[in-house]
Amino acid sequence: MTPKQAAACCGPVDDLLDPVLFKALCDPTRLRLLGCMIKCGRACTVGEVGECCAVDLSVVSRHLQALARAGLVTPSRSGRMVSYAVRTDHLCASLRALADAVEDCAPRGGAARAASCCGSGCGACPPR
Amino acid sequence: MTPKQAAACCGPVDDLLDPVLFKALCDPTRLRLLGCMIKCGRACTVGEVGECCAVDLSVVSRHLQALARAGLVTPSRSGRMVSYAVRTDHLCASLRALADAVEDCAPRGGAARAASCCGSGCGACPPR
DNA sequence: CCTACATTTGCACCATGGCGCAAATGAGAA
DNA sequence: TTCTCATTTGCGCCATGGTGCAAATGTAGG
Repeated sequence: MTPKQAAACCGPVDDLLDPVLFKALCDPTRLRLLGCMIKCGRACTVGEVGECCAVDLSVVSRHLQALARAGLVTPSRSGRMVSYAVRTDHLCASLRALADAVEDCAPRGGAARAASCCGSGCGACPPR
Repeated sequence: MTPKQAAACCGPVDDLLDPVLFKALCDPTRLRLLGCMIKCGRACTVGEVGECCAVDLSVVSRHLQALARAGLVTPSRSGRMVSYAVRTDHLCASLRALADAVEDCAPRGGAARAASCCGSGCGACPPR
C-alpha cells in the first residue's frame, strides 16, 4: 500500500492523532503547569498553580483555559477562586488508545499482521 | 501538598511530559504526514509521503526532518531517495510510559494511594 | 455601598514556525 | 562529463501564539 492509499483509508489513528490534544501540550510553560497539577494530585486554584512557574498570573490563567479547551482539565468555581482539576482518566485513555491504534497499524514482528490500519483489510477501504 | 511543593518534587512525569515530543506532534500537517506513514506500515520516501498532503515537497521534507529530530521517525538513504520509517515502538512506549506515570500520581478511586508523584512519599522529596 | 482579593480580558510587542518559490545539493544514468 | 530526478536549503512572507502590563470583571466581607 502506498502512503497515498493509506491516507485515503480512514482508521482509528486519524482521530487519535488529534491536533487539539497535542497543541495543548506543545508549550513548555503549559506543560510545566500541567505537570505540576498532575503531581499535586488534586484540583488547584489559578494562584496556586502560578507559584510553580515564573510567569504572570494572567498567563497562567490563559494556559489553564487552553488546557480546559482541549479537555485536559476541568474548571470549577469556589467563591472567587477557580480551581482546575486534571482529567487524568481522559488523558491516559487518549494516550493509550493512540498507542494501541499505532501498534495495530505496525507489522507484527515476524508473525503475520493482525489487521490493516483501518481494520478492514484496506486497499482504499470504504469509510466505516 | 501544594502545587509549588509538587513542582519542586521531581518525578517520572517531568521527563515524560516532553516538550520535544509534543512540539513535533502539534502541527496538523505534520500530524497528517505521520498518520499517513503509520497507516502505511512501512518506510516511505519523501515523495511518497508528499502525495498524502497538498503542500510543497520542501515542506514535507522539513516536516519529516522535524519528526526525525524528535526521534519519531528514522531516515535512511536508498540511492537518491530518502525513506523515513516511523519508530512505532518508541512512540508507543513514550505514550504508555506517560500514561502510567500520570496514573501513578492520581489518587486511586477510593482505595489508598499507592505511591506519591515521585514514588518516595514526597513532601518536597530529595531528587532521586 | 465600598473595599479587598482572585481571576480574566484588552492590548501591544515580539519570537516562533509553517509556507511557497527558486536555487542548490547529491546520486544514479547515459 | 552531462543530464535527470529526488531531496534539501535559502529566502522572504505571513499567521499564530506566548508574554507582560494595566484595566476590567466578579465575588466575598464590612
